[in-house]
Amino acid sequence: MPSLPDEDVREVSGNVPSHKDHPILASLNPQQRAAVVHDDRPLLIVAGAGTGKTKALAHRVAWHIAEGIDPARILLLTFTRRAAAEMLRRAEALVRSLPGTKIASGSSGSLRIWGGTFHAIATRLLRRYGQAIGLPADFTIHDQTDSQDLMHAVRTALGLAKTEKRFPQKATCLAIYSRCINARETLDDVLADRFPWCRPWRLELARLFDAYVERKEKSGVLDYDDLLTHWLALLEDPTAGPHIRGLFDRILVDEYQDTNRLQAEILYALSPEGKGLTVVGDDAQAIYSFRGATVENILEFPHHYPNASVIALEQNYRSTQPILRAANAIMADARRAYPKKLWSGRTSGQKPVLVTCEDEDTQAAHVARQVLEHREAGIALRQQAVLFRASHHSILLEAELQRRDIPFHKYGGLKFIEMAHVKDLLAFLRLAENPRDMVAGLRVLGLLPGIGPARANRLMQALEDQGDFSAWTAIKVPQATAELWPALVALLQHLRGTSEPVATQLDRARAFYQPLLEIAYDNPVPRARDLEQIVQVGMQYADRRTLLAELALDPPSSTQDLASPPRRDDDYLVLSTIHSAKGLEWDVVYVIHAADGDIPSDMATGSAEEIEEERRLFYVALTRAKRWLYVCYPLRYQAGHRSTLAKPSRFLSPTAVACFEHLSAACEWPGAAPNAAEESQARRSIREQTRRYWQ
DNA sequence: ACTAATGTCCTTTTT
DNA sequence: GGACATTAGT
Repeated sequence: MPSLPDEDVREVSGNVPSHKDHPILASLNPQQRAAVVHDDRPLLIVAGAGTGKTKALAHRVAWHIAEGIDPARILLLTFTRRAAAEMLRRAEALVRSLPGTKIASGSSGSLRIWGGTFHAIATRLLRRYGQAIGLPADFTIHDQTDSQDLMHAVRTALGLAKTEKRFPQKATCLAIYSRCINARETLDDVLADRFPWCRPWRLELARLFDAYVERKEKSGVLDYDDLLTHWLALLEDPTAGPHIRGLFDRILVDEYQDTNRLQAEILYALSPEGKGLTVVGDDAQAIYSFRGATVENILEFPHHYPNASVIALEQNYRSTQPILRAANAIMADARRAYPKKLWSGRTSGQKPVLVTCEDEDTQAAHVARQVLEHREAGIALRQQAVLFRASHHSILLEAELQRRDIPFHKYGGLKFIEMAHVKDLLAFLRLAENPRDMVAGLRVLGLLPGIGPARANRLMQALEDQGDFSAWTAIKVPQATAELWPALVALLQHLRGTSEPVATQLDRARAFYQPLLEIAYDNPVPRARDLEQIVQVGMQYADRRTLLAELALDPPSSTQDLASPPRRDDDYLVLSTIHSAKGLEWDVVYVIHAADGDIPSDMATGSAEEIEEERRLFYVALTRAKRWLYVCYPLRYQAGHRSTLAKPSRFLSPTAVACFEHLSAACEWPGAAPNAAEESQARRSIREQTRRYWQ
């Protein structure tokens, strides 16, 4: 008797009665349907780019609820909060559309699903159950910059800052530390594989990390890595562990290819048998190994859970076939663990265009012009996106867009929240929230004239010994500090005890900080405006603790999200790093700076693995496009008064290039655009005339 | 002890 | 070209 593929058997004879006509399943293809109705055994969905992965996941959530699972017992782990919100929105719409379904909903009307990033969920759980493993209730969270600052403080305290040969920088130290934690690798392995130049410092680094961990504990702070390790510790705790495991009937994980070892261990601990566990991912889109992520998690899933099923989604609903062909050509040389043959039903469509630009200015001008052309043709700005490898790649384009009055939002790169003056303001609140938070304290104290690192450290020690800000009322401070000192102590004492709205608290801190800002920076006006924005942002949060945690875990990703009032109907062009474009799609996509050295980045060509990740990054960029795709690179780069020649990305192999139409963009010229032949003729005649002088 | 100034390294992606 | 570390000066 011929055997049928597992999925088919299960669909017919599974524990769910015939549901071909079920409204949740109506719009799904057979593979998606199999994934949605799969029972509570572990499931891996291998979903290629644009194959309706979000749709499948949202439908599966809705399906669970229709099955009678309590939404509050569903855990949905995503890569960004934005992704979680989108997924929940879709699931909720589906559930509401079901006749006779009433949703157990909170006052906000939304499903009470546990949705968010690993880090956000960890925070929620640790706030609620952290005391089981001895975590203080008022812990504060360090973002990457804070963690680096603390690493720096500890490094200085240990005397490692002034060694004969130069000790690794704070950022490097943190990167090594974080790699050990997230990838679960020993210091020796990490040093050997990724930081060979730091190997002579192995012993000092070990000492530094010990002190760093101890300092974090004393300060009552958690860094990003701690959120994960403490979640895992909670699960391994004999009393808390079973309780946490008992909270969830279904666990769904998006973007599984970009999770790291530590996150996989959390899942193992959360669901040892894989009961109710669904993970979705695409090994061809793994682009976060620099953060410790590994595709091994996907590859090992079926081995770790022997009764796991694997379902592949291969029909692409996003892109036209010509775009898909180009993207597939880029990936043709890559090793693929789960071979997928993506195909599209949309066979017609314009060939993607490879645009060779004279220089960077030409590239910016060309993209701006093309964007307007598409808008004229009826494609809104919001349906168009410009993607690039590094944040600074868009600077020239931003200027050009500003000049032409084209509105845009930029995602990725330096965040609003990372700017020095914003961090300053928030440090006041964080210190009030947790007086032991040394990084926040040193930051606040350092703002005052007359206080440098040495005195700030002593003041923090005094504060730690006494436990509250009254430790600072009697202390003697330098002449230069004396004037402001009482006001600072009063401010902190007030903030510490108050329960007034967090926006009011921010405003008090701002009032104190304003004069200091004017002294410290030569452009205080725009910075002061930023601070007012932060006060506005504060209105959206229930309390100080929530504000601080949310801003540390999921800061507003677009500067413009904050800078302009939320007018939903605004039309704007999207500018984004490729990393931040993950999971999104647009009608028109422009990939700029597709020159070798930018894609792949020169910073990431050290090993074959790194280069492969850059290839996948390029693939992710191309597969964001639905209907039009432009890949641009400048021929000349201006470096000082010298210009260097660039080559197109090495990923644009002859086979790949054949999938593109070709276009040369020259300097923009009023009137007729000069074509290549005309121009070379003009230059030939100049050359001939010049030569007469010496012939 | 703190601030200002000069010299040297690194230059990416993000929870 | 900007961050960072060390050095000299107040």
